[in-house]
Amino acid sequence: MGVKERKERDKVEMKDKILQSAHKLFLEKGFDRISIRNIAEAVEYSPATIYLYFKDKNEIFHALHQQGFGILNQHFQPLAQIVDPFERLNKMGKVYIQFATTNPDIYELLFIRSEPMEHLASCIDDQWMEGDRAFDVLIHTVTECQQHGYFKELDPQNMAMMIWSFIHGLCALGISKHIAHVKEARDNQLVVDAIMADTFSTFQCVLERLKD
Amino acid sequence: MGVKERKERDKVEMKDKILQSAHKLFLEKGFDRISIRNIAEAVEYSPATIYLYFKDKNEIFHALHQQGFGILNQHFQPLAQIVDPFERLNKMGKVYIQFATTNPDIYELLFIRSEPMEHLASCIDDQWMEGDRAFDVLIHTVTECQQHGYFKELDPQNMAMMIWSFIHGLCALGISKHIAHVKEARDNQLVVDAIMADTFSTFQCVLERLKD
DNA sequence: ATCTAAAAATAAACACTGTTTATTAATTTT
DNA sequence: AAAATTAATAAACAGTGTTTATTTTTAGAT
Repeated sequence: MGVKERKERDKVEMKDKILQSAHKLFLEKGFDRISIRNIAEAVEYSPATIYLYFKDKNEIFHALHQQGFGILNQHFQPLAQIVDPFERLNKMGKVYIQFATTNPDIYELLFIRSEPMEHLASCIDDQWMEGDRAFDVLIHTVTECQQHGYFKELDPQNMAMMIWSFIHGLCALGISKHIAHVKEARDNQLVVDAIMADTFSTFQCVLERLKD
Repeated sequence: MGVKERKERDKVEMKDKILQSAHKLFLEKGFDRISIRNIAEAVEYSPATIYLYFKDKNEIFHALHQQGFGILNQHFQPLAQIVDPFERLNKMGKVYIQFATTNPDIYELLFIRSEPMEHLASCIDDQWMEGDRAFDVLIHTVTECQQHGYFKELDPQNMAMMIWSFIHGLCALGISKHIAHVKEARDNQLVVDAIMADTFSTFQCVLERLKD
Protein backbone atom coordinates (compact mmCIF):
# COMPACT_ATOMS: atom_id res chain seq x y z
CA MET A 1 0.00 0.00 0.00
CA GLY A 2 2.68 2.46 -1.07
CA VAL A 3 0.09 4.80 -2.50
CA LYS A 4 0.37 7.22 0.40
CA GLU A 5 4.13 7.41 -0.03
CA ARG A 6 3.82 7.98 -3.76
CA LYS A 7 1.29 10.72 -3.15
CA GLU A 8 3.66 12.42 -0.78
CA ARG A 9 6.41 12.16 -3.36
CA ASP A 10 4.06 13.65 -5.92
CA LYS A 11 3.28 16.45 -3.54
CA VAL A 12 6.89 17.48 -2.97
CA GLU A 13 7.50 17.05 -6.69
CA MET A 14 4.68 19.43 -7.46
CA LYS A 15 5.93 21.85 -4.81
CA ASP A 16 9.35 21.72 -6.42
CA LYS A 17 7.86 22.31 -9.85
CA ILE A 18 5.99 25.36 -8.62
CA LEU A 19 9.06 26.66 -6.83
CA GLN A 20 11.23 26.12 -9.88
CA SER A 21 8.84 28.10 -12.06
CA ALA A 22 8.53 30.77 -9.39
CA HIS A 23 12.30 31.08 -9.21
CA LYS A 24 12.55 31.34 -12.98
CA LEU A 25 9.83 33.97 -13.18
CA PHE A 26 11.40 35.77 -10.25
CA LEU A 27 14.66 36.17 -12.13
CA GLU A 28 12.87 37.13 -15.33
CA LYS A 29 10.30 39.55 -13.99
CA GLY A 30 11.63 40.63 -10.61
CA PHE A 31 9.95 41.11 -7.28
CA ASP A 32 6.84 43.06 -8.11
CA ARG A 33 5.88 41.67 -11.47
CA ILE A 34 5.57 38.09 -10.26
CA SER A 35 2.07 36.82 -9.51
CA ILE A 36 0.31 33.64 -8.47
CA ARG A 37 -1.47 33.62 -11.82
CA ASN A 38 1.91 33.90 -13.55
CA ILE A 39 3.31 30.96 -11.69
CA ALA A 40 0.14 28.95 -12.23
CA GLU A 41 0.31 29.56 -15.95
CA ALA A 42 3.96 28.54 -16.04
CA VAL A 43 3.26 25.19 -14.37
CA GLU A 44 0.06 24.83 -16.42
CA TYR A 45 -2.29 24.63 -13.48
CA SER A 46 -5.07 26.87 -12.31
CA PRO A 47 -4.20 29.63 -9.81
CA ALA A 48 -6.31 27.96 -7.13
CA THR A 49 -4.19 24.82 -7.36
CA ILE A 50 -1.16 26.73 -6.11
CA TYR A 51 -2.99 27.19 -2.85
CA LEU A 52 -3.15 23.42 -2.38
CA TYR A 53 0.63 23.38 -2.09
CA PHE A 54 1.41 26.75 -0.54
CA LYS A 55 -0.61 28.60 2.06
CA ASP A 56 -0.11 31.94 0.35
CA LYS A 57 2.33 34.01 -1.66
CA ASN A 58 4.48 34.67 1.40
CA GLU A 59 5.12 30.95 1.76
CA ILE A 60 6.40 30.82 -1.81
CA PHE A 61 8.63 33.81 -1.16
CA HIS A 62 9.80 32.16 2.03
CA ALA A 63 10.87 29.10 0.07
CA LEU A 64 12.66 31.25 -2.50
CA HIS A 65 14.25 33.08 0.40
CA GLN A 66 15.73 29.91 1.85
CA GLN A 67 16.80 28.81 -1.61
CA GLY A 68 18.50 32.17 -2.23
CA PHE A 69 20.37 31.90 1.03
CA GLY A 70 21.59 28.50 0.00
CA ILE A 71 23.01 29.97 -3.18
CA LEU A 72 24.73 32.76 -1.29
CA ASN A 73 26.26 30.31 1.18
CA GLN A 74 27.54 28.26 -1.74
CA HIS A 75 29.37 31.34 -2.95
CA PHE A 76 30.97 31.71 0.45
CA GLN A 77 32.06 28.10 0.90
CA PRO A 78 35.32 28.27 -1.11
CA LEU A 79 36.52 31.16 1.03
CA ALA A 80 36.88 28.88 4.04
CA GLN A 81 40.16 27.67 2.59
CA ILE A 82 41.80 31.08 2.79
CA VAL A 83 44.05 30.92 5.83
CA ASP A 84 44.75 34.61 6.39
CA PRO A 85 41.60 35.92 8.11
CA PHE A 86 41.97 39.48 6.90
CA GLU A 87 42.34 38.35 3.33
CA ARG A 88 39.34 36.09 3.84
CA LEU A 89 37.33 39.01 5.22
CA ASN A 90 38.15 41.10 2.17
CA LYS A 91 37.26 38.29 -0.20
CA MET A 92 34.00 37.79 1.65
CA GLY A 93 33.13 41.39 0.95
CA LYS A 94 34.02 41.02 -2.70
CA VAL A 95 31.96 37.85 -3.07
CA TYR A 96 29.03 39.48 -1.26
CA ILE A 97 29.11 42.49 -3.57
CA GLN A 98 29.53 40.26 -6.60
CA PHE A 99 26.51 38.21 -5.57
CA ALA A 100 24.39 41.29 -4.93
CA THR A 101 25.18 43.01 -8.21
CA THR A 102 24.74 39.93 -10.38
CA ASN A 103 21.58 38.77 -8.57
CA PRO A 104 19.89 42.02 -7.58
CA ASP A 105 16.44 40.49 -7.33
CA ILE A 106 17.56 37.66 -5.09
CA TYR A 107 19.54 40.11 -3.01
CA GLU A 108 16.48 42.30 -2.67
CA LEU A 109 14.50 39.29 -1.48
CA LEU A 110 17.16 38.30 1.03
CA PHE A 111 18.26 41.61 2.50
CA ILE A 112 16.30 44.61 1.31
CA ARG A 113 12.63 43.78 1.59
CA SER A 114 10.98 43.65 4.96
CA GLU A 115 8.07 41.42 3.92
CA PRO A 116 10.07 38.17 4.13
CA MET A 117 11.35 39.16 7.56
CA GLU A 118 7.86 39.99 8.76
CA HIS A 119 6.69 36.63 7.49
CA LEU A 120 9.60 34.90 9.19
CA ALA A 121 8.53 36.45 12.47
CA SER A 122 5.24 34.57 12.21
CA CYS A 123 7.01 31.25 11.63
CA ILE A 124 8.24 30.39 15.10
CA ASP A 125 9.94 27.22 13.90
CA ASP A 126 13.09 28.18 12.02
CA GLN A 127 14.64 31.21 13.57
CA TRP A 128 16.42 32.69 10.54
CA MET A 129 19.02 29.98 11.02
CA GLU A 130 20.91 30.42 7.81
CA GLY A 131 21.19 34.14 8.37
CA ASP A 132 22.47 33.63 11.88
CA ARG A 133 24.97 31.08 10.68
CA ALA A 134 26.33 33.42 8.03
CA PHE A 135 26.59 36.21 10.57
CA ASP A 136 28.39 33.90 12.98
CA VAL A 137 30.94 33.17 10.28
CA LEU A 138 31.49 36.90 9.93
CA ILE A 139 31.93 37.35 13.69
CA HIS A 140 34.34 34.45 13.76
CA THR A 141 36.39 35.93 10.93
CA VAL A 142 36.49 39.27 12.72
CA THR A 143 37.70 37.54 15.89
CA GLU A 144 40.41 35.79 13.93
CA CYS A 145 41.46 39.11 12.44
CA GLN A 146 41.75 40.51 15.93
CA GLN A 147 44.07 37.65 16.85
CA HIS A 148 46.23 38.83 13.97
CA GLY A 149 46.32 42.36 15.30
CA TYR A 150 43.48 43.95 13.41
CA PHE A 151 41.05 46.37 15.05
CA LYS A 152 41.67 45.06 18.52
CA GLU A 153 39.73 46.12 21.64
CA LEU A 154 36.65 46.64 19.47
CA ASP A 155 33.79 44.30 20.20
CA PRO A 156 33.75 41.69 17.41
CA GLN A 157 29.97 41.62 17.31
CA ASN A 158 29.79 45.37 16.82
CA MET A 159 32.61 45.21 14.32
CA ALA A 160 30.82 42.51 12.34
CA MET A 161 27.63 44.50 12.41
CA MET A 162 29.52 47.55 11.18
CA ILE A 163 31.09 45.64 8.29
CA TRP A 164 27.78 44.11 7.29
CA SER A 165 26.08 47.50 7.46
CA PHE A 166 28.67 49.03 5.17
CA ILE A 167 28.63 46.25 2.60
CA HIS A 168 24.88 46.01 2.62
CA GLY A 169 24.50 49.76 2.33
CA LEU A 170 26.80 49.83 -0.65
CA CYS A 171 24.95 47.00 -2.38
CA ALA A 172 21.53 48.41 -1.53
CA LEU A 173 22.38 51.87 -2.84
CA GLY A 174 23.73 50.27 -5.98
CA ILE A 175 20.68 48.11 -6.59
CA SER A 176 18.21 50.87 -5.76
CA LYS A 177 19.85 53.08 -8.39
CA HIS A 178 20.77 55.72 -5.83
CA ILE A 179 24.43 55.60 -6.73
CA ALA A 180 23.55 56.08 -10.38
CA HIS A 181 21.84 59.35 -9.47
CA VAL A 182 24.70 60.83 -7.53
CA LYS A 183 27.07 63.03 -9.44
CA GLU A 184 28.48 61.85 -12.70
CA ALA A 185 27.21 58.29 -12.77
CA ARG A 186 24.37 58.95 -15.17
CA ASP A 187 22.79 55.53 -15.36
CA ASN A 188 26.05 54.05 -16.63
CA GLN A 189 26.34 50.69 -14.93
CA LEU A 190 30.08 50.57 -15.54
CA VAL A 191 30.54 53.85 -13.67
CA VAL A 192 28.31 52.59 -10.86
CA ASP A 193 30.39 49.43 -10.59
CA ALA A 194 33.54 51.51 -10.51
CA ILE A 195 32.19 53.70 -7.72
CA MET A 196 31.22 50.63 -5.74
CA ALA A 197 34.67 49.12 -6.24
CA ASP A 198 36.38 52.36 -5.18
CA THR A 199 34.16 52.66 -2.13
CA PHE A 200 34.95 49.11 -1.13
CA SER A 201 38.67 49.76 -1.61
CA THR A 202 38.40 52.77 0.63
CA PHE A 203 36.78 50.62 3.28
CA GLN A 204 39.58 48.08 2.93
CA CYS A 205 42.14 50.85 3.42
CA VAL A 206 40.37 52.01 6.54
CA LEU A 207 40.34 48.51 8.03
CA GLU A 208 44.00 48.03 7.18
CA ARG A 209 44.91 51.14 9.11
CA LEU A 210 43.43 49.62 12.23
CA LYS A 211 46.24 47.08 12.61
CA ASP A 212 48.20 46.91 15.90
CA MET B 1 -10.20 89.00 -16.23
CA GLY B 2 -8.36 87.28 -13.40
CA VAL B 3 -10.28 84.08 -13.89
CA LYS B 4 -7.34 82.27 -15.44
CA GLU B 5 -5.14 83.23 -12.54
CA ARG B 6 -7.72 82.06 -10.04
CA LYS B 7 -8.04 78.76 -11.86
CA GLU B 8 -4.32 78.24 -11.67
CA ARG B 9 -4.41 79.00 -7.98
CA ASP B 10 -7.23 76.51 -7.59
CA LYS B 11 -5.19 73.95 -9.46
CA VAL B 12 -2.14 74.20 -7.22
CA GLU B 13 -4.45 74.31 -4.22
CA MET B 14 -6.05 71.06 -5.33
CA LYS B 15 -2.65 69.53 -5.99
CA ASP B 16 -1.60 70.53 -2.48
CA LYS B 17 -4.76 69.08 -1.04
CA ILE B 18 -4.16 65.77 -2.79
CA LEU B 19 -0.53 65.73 -1.74
CA GLN B 20 -1.42 66.54 1.84
CA SER B 21 -3.86 63.64 1.98
CA ALA B 22 -1.36 61.39 0.25
CA HIS B 23 1.30 62.30 2.81
CA LYS B 24 -1.08 61.66 5.67
CA LEU B 25 -2.16 58.31 4.26
CA PHE B 26 1.46 57.48 3.55
CA LEU B 27 2.40 57.90 7.19
CA GLU B 28 -0.69 56.04 8.34
CA LYS B 29 -0.70 53.11 5.95
CA GLY B 30 2.86 52.92 4.62
CA PHE B 31 4.24 52.39 1.18
CA ASP B 32 2.25 49.46 -0.12
CA ARG B 33 -1.15 50.05 1.41
CA ILE B 34 -1.61 53.45 -0.17
CA SER B 35 -3.76 53.63 -3.29
CA ILE B 36 -5.15 56.19 -5.70
CA ARG B 37 -8.63 55.23 -4.59
CA ASN B 38 -7.59 55.81 -0.98
CA ILE B 39 -6.30 59.25 -1.72
CA ALA B 40 -9.35 60.07 -3.82
CA GLU B 41 -11.65 59.09 -1.00
CA ALA B 42 -9.67 61.19 1.46
CA VAL B 43 -10.00 64.33 -0.66
CA GLU B 44 -13.61 63.40 -1.50
CA TYR B 45 -13.15 63.22 -5.25
CA SER B 46 -13.41 60.38 -7.70
CA PRO B 47 -10.25 58.39 -8.46
CA ALA B 48 -10.24 59.62 -12.05
CA THR B 49 -10.01 63.21 -10.84
CA ILE B 50 -6.60 62.53 -9.34
CA TYR B 51 -5.34 61.95 -12.85
CA LEU B 52 -6.31 65.50 -13.81
CA TYR B 53 -3.70 66.76 -11.39
CA PHE B 54 -1.07 64.04 -11.48
CA LYS B 55 0.03 62.00 -14.47
CA ASP B 56 0.20 58.80 -12.45
CA LYS B 57 1.01 57.36 -9.06
CA ASN B 58 4.72 57.82 -9.65
CA GLU B 59 4.24 61.55 -9.96
CA ILE B 60 2.53 61.64 -6.57
CA PHE B 61 5.36 59.61 -5.07
CA HIS B 62 7.80 61.94 -6.75
CA ALA B 63 6.18 64.91 -5.03
CA LEU B 64 6.23 63.11 -1.67
CA HIS B 65 9.85 62.28 -2.38
CA GLN B 66 10.82 65.92 -2.82
CA GLN B 67 8.79 66.83 0.23
CA GLY B 68 10.52 64.14 2.28
CA PHE B 69 13.90 65.41 1.23
CA GLY B 70 12.90 68.86 2.34
CA ILE B 71 12.09 67.50 5.79
CA LEU B 72 15.42 65.67 5.99
CA ASN B 73 17.35 68.78 4.96
CA GLN B 74 15.52 70.72 7.64
CA HIS B 75 16.84 68.24 10.18
CA PHE B 76 20.36 68.86 8.91
CA GLN B 77 20.24 72.65 8.86
CA PRO B 78 21.04 73.26 12.55
CA LEU B 79 24.21 71.20 12.22
CA ALA B 80 25.81 73.84 10.01
CA GLN B 81 26.58 75.82 13.17
CA ILE B 82 28.86 73.16 14.60
CA VAL B 83 32.37 74.41 13.95
CA ASP B 84 34.37 71.23 14.51
CA PRO B 85 33.92 69.25 11.29
CA PHE B 86 34.43 65.84 12.87
CA GLU B 87 31.89 66.56 15.54
CA ARG B 88 29.58 67.83 12.80
CA LEU B 89 30.11 64.63 10.83
CA ASN B 90 29.21 62.52 13.83
CA LYS B 91 26.10 64.57 14.56
CA MET B 92 25.10 64.24 10.91
CA GLY B 93 25.18 60.49 11.29
CA LYS B 94 23.14 60.66 14.47
CA VAL B 95 20.53 62.94 12.89
CA TYR B 96 20.37 60.71 9.81
CA ILE B 97 19.78 57.60 11.90
CA GLN B 98 17.27 59.43 14.06
CA PHE B 99 15.36 60.55 10.98
CA ALA B 100 15.39 57.07 9.47
CA THR B 101 14.19 55.26 12.58
CA THR B 102 11.44 57.76 13.42
CA ASN B 103 10.25 58.08 9.80
CA PRO B 104 10.85 54.63 8.37
CA ASP B 105 8.27 55.00 5.60
CA ILE B 106 9.66 58.31 4.40
CA TYR B 107 13.16 56.91 4.61
CA GLU B 108 12.09 53.92 2.55
CA LEU B 109 10.66 56.27 -0.06
CA LEU B 110 13.81 58.38 -0.14
CA PHE B 111 16.59 55.82 0.01
CA ILE B 112 15.44 52.21 -0.09
CA ARG B 113 12.96 51.87 -2.94
CA SER B 114 14.19 51.90 -6.50
CA GLU B 115 10.86 52.96 -8.07
CA PRO B 116 11.29 56.67 -7.27
CA MET B 117 14.82 56.58 -8.71
CA GLU B 118 13.62 54.87 -11.85
CA HIS B 119 10.92 57.48 -12.19
CA LEU B 120 13.47 60.25 -11.62
CA ALA B 121 15.50 58.87 -14.50
CA SER B 122 12.58 59.56 -16.83
CA CYS B 123 12.28 63.18 -15.63
CA ILE B 124 15.21 64.82 -17.37
CA ASP B 125 14.49 68.17 -15.74
CA ASP B 126 15.51 68.00 -12.12
CA GLN B 127 18.57 65.85 -11.74
CA TRP B 128 18.09 64.65 -8.18
CA MET B 129 19.29 68.08 -7.09
CA GLU B 130 18.44 67.86 -3.43
CA GLY B 131 20.18 64.51 -3.16
CA ASP B 132 23.27 65.84 -4.86
CA ARG B 133 23.29 68.88 -2.64
CA ALA B 134 23.09 66.79 0.51
CA PHE B 135 25.88 64.57 -0.74
CA ASP B 136 28.00 67.63 -1.54
CA VAL B 137 27.58 68.76 2.04
CA LEU B 138 28.87 65.39 3.18
CA ILE B 139 31.87 65.59 0.85
CA HIS B 140 32.59 69.09 2.08
CA THR B 141 32.45 67.97 5.69
CA VAL B 142 34.81 65.09 4.93
CA THR B 143 37.23 67.52 3.26
CA GLU B 144 37.11 69.77 6.31
CA CYS B 145 37.81 66.78 8.52
CA GLN B 146 40.84 66.00 6.42
CA GLN B 147 42.09 69.54 6.99
CA HIS B 148 41.87 68.73 10.68
CA GLY B 149 43.98 65.63 10.24
CA TYR B 150 41.32 62.98 9.86
CA PHE B 151 41.64 60.15 7.33
CA LYS B 152 44.02 62.03 5.11
CA GLU B 153 45.23 60.85 1.69
CA LEU B 154 41.88 59.12 1.20
CA ASP B 155 39.77 60.51 -1.61
CA PRO B 156 37.00 62.59 0.02
CA GLN B 157 34.45 61.45 -2.54
CA ASN B 158 35.17 57.79 -1.80
CA MET B 159 35.24 58.51 1.89
CA ALA B 160 31.86 60.24 1.73
CA MET B 161 30.44 57.37 -0.26
CA MET B 162 31.78 54.93 2.31
CA ILE B 163 30.25 56.83 5.19
CA TRP B 164 26.90 57.10 3.44
CA SER B 165 26.97 53.39 2.62
CA PHE B 166 27.57 52.47 6.22
CA ILE B 167 24.92 54.74 7.66
CA HIS B 168 22.40 53.78 5.03
CA GLY B 169 23.14 50.10 5.47
CA LEU B 170 22.61 50.37 9.19
CA CYS B 171 19.31 52.22 8.77
CA ALA B 172 18.11 49.93 6.01
CA LEU B 173 18.85 46.77 7.98
CA GLY B 174 17.08 48.29 10.95
CA ILE B 175 13.99 49.27 9.00
CA SER B 176 13.80 46.00 7.07
CA LYS B 177 13.77 44.10 10.37
CA HIS B 178 16.96 42.25 9.51
CA ILE B 179 18.70 43.40 12.66
CA ALA B 180 15.76 42.18 14.72
CA HIS B 181 16.28 38.69 13.33
CA VAL B 182 19.97 38.45 14.13
CA LYS B 183 20.87 36.83 17.40
CA GLU B 184 19.18 38.00 20.52
CA ALA B 185 17.19 40.93 19.22
CA ARG B 186 13.89 39.12 19.08
CA ASP B 187 11.65 41.81 17.67
CA ASN B 188 12.46 44.04 20.63
CA GLN B 189 12.75 47.53 19.19
CA LEU B 190 14.75 48.73 22.18
CA VAL B 191 17.35 46.05 21.58
CA VAL B 192 17.44 46.90 17.89
CA ASP B 193 17.97 50.57 18.70
CA ALA B 194 20.76 49.61 21.10
CA ILE B 195 22.48 47.49 18.45
CA MET B 196 22.24 50.32 15.98
CA ALA B 197 23.68 52.77 18.50
CA ASP B 198 26.55 50.41 19.34
CA THR B 199 27.29 49.83 15.68
CA PHE B 200 27.39 53.55 15.05
CA SER B 201 29.69 54.05 18.04
CA THR B 202 32.01 51.43 16.64
CA PHE B 203 32.08 53.28 13.36
CA GLN B 204 32.89 56.49 15.20
CA CYS B 205 35.77 54.77 16.97
CA VAL B 206 37.11 53.52 13.67
CA LEU B 207 37.02 57.00 12.13
CA GLU B 208 38.67 58.48 15.19
CA ARG B 209 41.57 56.09 14.83
CA LEU B 210 42.27 57.48 11.40
CA LYS B 211 43.55 60.79 12.74
CA ASP B 212 47.07 62.04 11.76
C1' DA C 1 -31.19 85.76 -18.90
C1' DT C 2 -30.07 82.34 -22.42
C1' DC C 3 -27.30 79.73 -25.31
C1' DT C 4 -22.86 77.85 -26.49
C1' DA C 5 -18.27 76.40 -25.92
C1' DA C 6 -14.80 75.01 -22.84
C1' DA C 7 -13.38 72.89 -18.59
C1' DA C 8 -13.83 69.82 -14.65
C1' DA C 9 -15.55 65.75 -12.60
C1' DT C 10 -17.07 61.24 -12.83
C1' DA C 11 -19.11 56.47 -13.81
C1' DA C 12 -17.86 52.60 -15.93
C1' DA C 13 -14.81 49.70 -17.87
C1' DC C 14 -10.20 47.20 -18.66
C1' DA C 15 -6.70 44.41 -17.21
C1' DC C 16 -4.58 43.20 -13.53
C1' DT C 17 -3.68 41.43 -8.33
C1' DG C 18 -4.23 37.69 -4.00
C1' DT C 19 -7.43 34.66 -2.16
C1' DT C 20 -11.80 31.85 -1.17
C1' DT C 21 -15.70 28.90 -2.23
C1' DA C 22 -18.59 25.90 -4.50
C1' DT C 23 -18.36 22.62 -8.17
C1' DT C 24 -16.43 19.25 -11.12
C1' DA C 25 -13.05 15.63 -12.31
C1' DA C 26 -9.99 12.04 -11.00
C1' DT C 27 -8.50 8.55 -8.00
C1' DT C 28 -8.66 5.24 -4.28
C1' DT C 29 -11.19 2.21 -1.27
C1' DT C 30 -14.86 -0.69 -0.35
C1' DA D 1 -19.25 -1.28 -10.05
C1' DA D 2 -20.48 1.99 -6.32
C1' DA D 3 -19.06 4.91 -2.66
C1' DA D 4 -15.80 7.85 -0.55
C1' DT D 5 -11.92 10.48 -0.73
C1' DT D 6 -8.76 13.52 -2.95
C1' DA D 7 -7.24 16.81 -6.54
C1' DA D 8 -8.21 20.45 -9.67
C1' DT D 9 -10.72 24.17 -11.20
C1' DA D 10 -14.20 27.87 -12.59
C1' DA D 11 -16.12 31.62 -10.76
C1' DA D 12 -16.43 35.04 -7.64
C1' DC D 13 -14.84 38.71 -4.17
C1' DA D 14 -12.44 42.64 -3.07
C1' DG D 15 -8.83 45.09 -4.25
C1' DT D 16 -5.20 47.62 -7.54
C1' DG D 17 -3.62 51.50 -11.47
C1' DT D 18 -5.33 53.61 -15.41
C1' DT D 19 -8.27 55.00 -19.56
C1' DT D 20 -12.40 56.42 -22.01
C1' DA D 21 -16.79 58.02 -22.82
C1' DT D 22 -20.22 60.67 -20.50
C1' DT D 23 -22.13 63.97 -17.58
C1' DT D 24 -21.91 68.06 -14.81
C1' DT D 25 -20.17 72.49 -13.94
C1' DT D 26 -18.33 76.81 -15.29
C1' DA D 27 -17.21 80.87 -18.49
C1' DG D 28 -17.95 83.85 -22.18
C1' DA D 29 -20.88 85.73 -25.83
C1' DT D 30 -25.23 86.94 -27.51
